[in-house]
Amino acid sequence: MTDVKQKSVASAELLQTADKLHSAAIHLLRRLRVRDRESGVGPAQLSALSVLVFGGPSTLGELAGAEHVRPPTMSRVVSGLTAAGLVRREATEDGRRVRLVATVKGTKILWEGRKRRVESLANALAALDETEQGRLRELAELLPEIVHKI
Amino acid sequence: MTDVKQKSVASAELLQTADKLHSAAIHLLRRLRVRDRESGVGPAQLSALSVLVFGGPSTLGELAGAEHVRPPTMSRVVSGLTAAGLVRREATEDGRRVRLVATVKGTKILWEGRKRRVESLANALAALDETEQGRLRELAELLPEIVHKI
DNA sequence: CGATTTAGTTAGCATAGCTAACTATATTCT
DNA sequence: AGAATATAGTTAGCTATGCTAACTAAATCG
Repeated sequence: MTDVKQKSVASAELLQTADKLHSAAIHLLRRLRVRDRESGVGPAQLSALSVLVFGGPSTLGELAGAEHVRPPTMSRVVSGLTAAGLVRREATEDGRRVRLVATVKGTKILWEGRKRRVESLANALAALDETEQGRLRELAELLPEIVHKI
Repeated sequence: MTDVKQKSVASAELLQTADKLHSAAIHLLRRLRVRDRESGVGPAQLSALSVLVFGGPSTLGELAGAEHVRPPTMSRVVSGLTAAGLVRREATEDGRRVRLVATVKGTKILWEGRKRRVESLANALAALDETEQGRLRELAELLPEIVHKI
């Protein structure tokens, strides 16, 4: 019988793993932020933009949900993106909703920024041996699922 | 002028892995930030505090280096921490340097905050099967090394 | 048709990044 | 020794991003 207890029953070992993941995530992003700045677009803007580029158009509420931020926060992030000509606001049938669409410029900027950012990480990954690289690929698959469960 | 362009030797596969890691790191932290707020101490403050608690006293410059932020940024983070009574500034032999020490209260707060934050993550991890948990533990070890190499 | 719900914005606050410019102390060099 | 330089931190001021509360406008419900 698989005992499914979800409360605070995490073992010390799991806590330690979680702690390391958390710490690594913080420092990973701090490092990559340096490269992000080169694009002149903030990290929150880039992240939101990537949702639109890879996931297609969406409303502000959906975007806020996808990015786990509140609507007012996303509203301002989008304002920055539209001011920079990276995103376009379009009317929808429902007059309350806005459809947000990445512009050509936005798509281009995102790919460039993403490339720089991710290359830094990929280069670091390249310094690892084959076994480690393989395990890391598994982690990259696993991590989004975990995040989803938090 | 400072063109620090890195060589793009990374394979497409590594780029994809890097991309996923990056995205997962962003969303991981966004989720956990919710719990961080319960402590009334910002994430940057908690992270800096944890360096002092787990790594022992250090100077402001060292702390900024450890956290990958600039001295003025860390100066303000530390101001917040001292104002909250979580960190103490001590004089050193070198009159320019300050020794930063976590107070008892700071240590206590950190452990409580860290517990909440990490438990959320650990609970998500607990939903994975044994094999995945094992792999994740290995990867949690690996990640800090990668971050160090970026 | 009025009341309520829903989507988004605006206003105002706090944290946290950064650079530039400043102070104070140490060190180095003539 | 004293001047010049280097180093450690702080202060000031900008931007970006989080949040809640309060508002507007549109859709829906009774």
